[in-house]
Amino acid sequence: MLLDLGFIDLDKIAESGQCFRWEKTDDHEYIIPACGKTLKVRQSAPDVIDADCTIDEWHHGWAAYFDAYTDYRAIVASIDPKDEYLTRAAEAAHGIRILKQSLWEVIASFIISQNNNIPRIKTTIKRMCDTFGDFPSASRLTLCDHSIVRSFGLGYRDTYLLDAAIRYLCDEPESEHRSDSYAEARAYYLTYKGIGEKVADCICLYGLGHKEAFPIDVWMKRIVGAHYKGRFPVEQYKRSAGVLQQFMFYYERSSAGAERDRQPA
DNA sequence: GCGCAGGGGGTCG
DNA sequence: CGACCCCCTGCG
Repeated sequence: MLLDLGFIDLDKIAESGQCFRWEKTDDHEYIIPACGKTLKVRQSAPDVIDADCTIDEWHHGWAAYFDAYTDYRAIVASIDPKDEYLTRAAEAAHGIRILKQSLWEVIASFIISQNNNIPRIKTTIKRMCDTFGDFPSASRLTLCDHSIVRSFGLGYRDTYLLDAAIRYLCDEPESEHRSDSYAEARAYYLTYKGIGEKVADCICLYGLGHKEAFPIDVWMKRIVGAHYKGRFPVEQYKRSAGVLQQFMFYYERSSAGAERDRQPA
């Protein structure tokens, strides 16, 4: 089924560091596991994807996953034209959307991501999913033997993950926090052991869809230091700061990669 | 090819 | 502010 979203680039999303389980099957083609289902999807033209699902399946699941009801062109248009760096970043990152992944998967994935590199994050998550046949639920993890969890190679993060699973289960009736404000949700997740400000913001942004969340990692610290005198004007972009963060993160990393790969003259 | 530093989308004490 | 588990990468 062809879907013209007006703003989508699968390759860039796959490299944007917000999802760790997309499987590239061919040029511009991916198998995407989410919410217990999988979607085969291909970039068929700029801003257009070909999704292997029915219109019903799209509207009742995948549309929300791809954040299809948010106008990303409007977000780009709202960028201060005097901000040259952000303008360039948004142009380079054209097509990146903020995925709405399942809350528990986001919590677990970003706990694993701390002080870690993306290749290892992906392999450890894959080991987990291969063991259980899918991304393990919180209860599944709490019920299995600790040695199983050890075998995923998470290092010291495994106790954080198990603690989070227990907290998530105990608080489950409230833990969706769908109605909470960004500030409330952030404060709640900060009470988890192993979740600091950066991961809490990732959970708010990727798991709960709070677009004002602005996760600051080492890359963003560099960017904000170099281009914003150490402080990004989040208040100016209440409805989109997290999206812009994603644009800048992608832009900085891809240009750094291009720099590295450049052949010496 | 293989061993060996170095460092990684941070967080805790 | 230093330590942190362990894998991945790059270099010898």
